Amino acid sequence: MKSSNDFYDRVFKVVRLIPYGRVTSYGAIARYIGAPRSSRTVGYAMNASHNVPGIPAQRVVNRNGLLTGKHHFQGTNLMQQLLESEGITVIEDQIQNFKEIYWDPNLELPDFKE
DNA sequence: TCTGTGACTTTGC
DNA sequence: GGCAAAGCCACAG
Repeated sequence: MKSSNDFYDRVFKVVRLIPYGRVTSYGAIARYIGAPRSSRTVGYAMNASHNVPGIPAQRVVNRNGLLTGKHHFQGTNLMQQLLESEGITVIEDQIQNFKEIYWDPNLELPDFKE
Protein backbone atom coordinates (compact mmCIF):
# COMPACT_ATOMS: atom_id res chain seq x y z
CA MET A 1 0.00 0.00 0.00
CA LYS A 2 1.40 3.28 -1.00
CA SER A 3 0.17 5.81 1.47
CA SER A 4 0.97 9.45 1.03
CA ASN A 5 3.11 8.94 4.07
CA ASP A 6 5.45 6.99 1.87
CA PHE A 7 6.24 10.24 0.14
CA TYR A 8 8.00 11.53 3.23
CA ASP A 9 9.96 8.34 3.66
CA ARG A 10 11.21 8.46 0.10
CA VAL A 11 12.26 12.07 0.45
CA PHE A 12 14.16 11.40 3.67
CA LYS A 13 15.80 8.38 2.15
CA VAL A 14 17.10 10.23 -0.86
CA VAL A 15 18.29 13.18 1.21
CA ARG A 16 20.24 10.79 3.40
CA LEU A 17 21.93 9.46 0.27
CA ILE A 18 23.30 12.86 -0.67
CA PRO A 19 27.12 12.59 -0.60
CA TYR A 20 29.26 14.80 1.57
CA GLY A 21 30.02 18.17 0.07
CA ARG A 22 27.26 17.85 -2.52
CA VAL A 23 23.86 19.48 -2.88
CA THR A 24 20.71 18.75 -4.82
CA SER A 25 17.40 20.37 -5.60
CA TYR A 26 13.88 19.59 -4.47
CA GLY A 27 12.76 18.92 -8.00
CA ALA A 28 15.52 16.35 -8.52
CA ILE A 29 14.44 14.49 -5.41
CA ALA A 30 10.78 14.78 -6.30
CA ARG A 31 11.44 13.39 -9.72
CA TYR A 32 13.53 10.59 -8.31
CA ILE A 33 10.77 9.43 -5.98
CA GLY A 34 8.32 9.53 -8.84
CA ALA A 35 6.62 12.88 -8.25
CA PRO A 36 8.28 15.44 -10.52
CA ARG A 37 5.43 17.87 -9.97
CA SER A 38 5.58 17.60 -6.20
CA SER A 39 8.73 19.57 -5.75
CA ARG A 40 6.97 21.89 -3.33
CA THR A 41 5.77 18.99 -1.29
CA VAL A 42 9.36 17.81 -1.00
CA GLY A 43 10.22 20.98 0.84
CA TYR A 44 7.11 20.56 2.89
CA ALA A 45 8.30 17.10 3.83
CA MET A 46 11.57 18.57 4.97
CA ASN A 47 9.61 20.31 7.69
CA ALA A 48 9.07 16.92 9.22
CA SER A 49 12.75 16.15 8.75
CA HIS A 50 13.36 18.01 11.98
CA ASN A 51 11.90 14.99 13.70
CA VAL A 52 14.20 12.65 11.82
CA PRO A 53 17.92 12.76 12.60
CA GLY A 54 20.43 12.11 9.86
CA ILE A 55 18.66 14.35 7.39
CA PRO A 56 21.16 16.82 5.88
CA ALA A 57 18.51 19.29 4.83
CA GLN A 58 21.22 21.88 4.28
CA ARG A 59 22.26 19.90 1.21
CA VAL A 60 18.84 20.42 -0.29
CA VAL A 61 18.33 23.74 -2.01
CA ASN A 62 16.18 25.11 -4.79
CA ARG A 63 17.05 24.90 -8.47
CA ASN A 64 18.90 28.20 -8.36
CA GLY A 65 21.24 26.98 -5.63
CA LEU A 66 19.68 29.46 -3.25
CA LEU A 67 19.18 28.60 0.41
CA THR A 68 15.48 29.28 0.34
CA GLY A 69 14.80 27.20 3.43
CA LYS A 70 17.56 28.55 5.60
CA HIS A 71 15.02 30.43 7.66
CA HIS A 72 13.49 27.15 8.65
CA PHE A 73 16.69 26.15 10.37
CA GLN A 74 17.20 26.84 14.02
CA GLY A 75 19.86 29.44 13.48
CA THR A 76 19.67 32.25 11.00
CA ASN A 77 22.76 31.15 9.13
CA LEU A 78 23.03 27.61 10.46
CA MET A 79 22.34 26.17 7.05
CA GLN A 80 25.16 28.16 5.50
CA GLN A 81 27.55 27.17 8.24
CA LEU A 82 26.75 23.52 7.75
CA LEU A 83 27.37 23.79 4.03
CA GLU A 84 30.63 25.67 4.52
CA SER A 85 31.56 22.95 6.99
CA GLU A 86 31.43 20.55 4.08
CA GLY A 87 33.62 22.74 1.90
CA ILE A 88 30.77 24.44 0.09
CA THR A 89 31.09 28.17 -0.45
CA VAL A 90 27.93 30.13 0.22
CA ILE A 91 27.59 33.85 -0.37
CA GLU A 92 24.38 35.68 0.42
CA ASP A 93 22.44 32.41 0.60
CA GLN A 94 23.75 31.60 -2.85
CA ILE A 95 25.85 28.50 -3.33
CA GLN A 96 28.98 29.12 -5.37
CA ASN A 97 29.94 26.60 -8.05
CA PHE A 98 26.47 25.25 -7.60
CA LYS A 99 26.42 23.32 -10.84
CA GLU A 100 29.77 21.78 -9.95
CA ILE A 101 28.69 20.43 -6.58
CA TYR A 102 25.20 19.72 -7.78
CA TRP A 103 24.26 16.11 -7.26
CA ASP A 104 21.39 14.64 -9.21
CA PRO A 105 20.09 11.35 -7.77
CA ASN A 106 18.49 10.57 -11.12
CA LEU A 107 21.92 10.55 -12.73
CA GLU A 108 24.37 9.62 -9.99
CA LEU A 109 22.19 7.27 -8.01
CA PRO A 110 21.13 3.80 -9.15
CA ASP A 111 17.52 2.81 -9.52
CA PHE A 112 16.94 1.78 -5.95
CA LYS A 113 14.53 4.28 -4.53
CA GLU A 114 12.86 2.20 -1.92
C1' DT B 1 -15.31 17.64 2.11
C1' DC B 2 -13.24 21.95 1.09
C1' DT B 3 -9.88 25.74 1.66
C1' DG B 4 -5.47 27.52 2.55
C1' DT B 5 -0.52 27.19 2.63
C1' DG B 6 4.22 26.16 1.10
C1' DA B 7 12.05 24.74 2.23
C1' DC B 8 9.43 24.72 -5.85
C1' DT B 9 9.34 24.58 -10.98
C1' DT B 10 8.24 26.06 -15.40
C1' DT B 11 6.54 29.20 -18.69
C1' DG B 12 5.60 33.82 -20.56
C1' DC B 13 6.77 38.70 -21.37
C1' DG C 1 18.90 37.15 -19.74
C1' DG C 2 15.92 38.76 -15.81
C1' DC C 3 11.36 39.45 -13.50
C1' DA C 4 6.43 38.21 -12.85
C1' DA C 5 2.64 35.01 -12.81
C1' DA C 6 0.47 30.38 -13.02
C1' DG C 7 0.60 25.45 -12.00
C1' DC C 8 1.15 21.59 -9.27
C1' DC C 9 0.97 18.19 -5.39
C1' DA C 10 0.62 16.87 -0.57
C1' DC C 11 -0.57 18.07 4.23
C1' DA C 12 -3.07 20.58 8.08
C1' DG C 13 -7.22 22.75 9.91
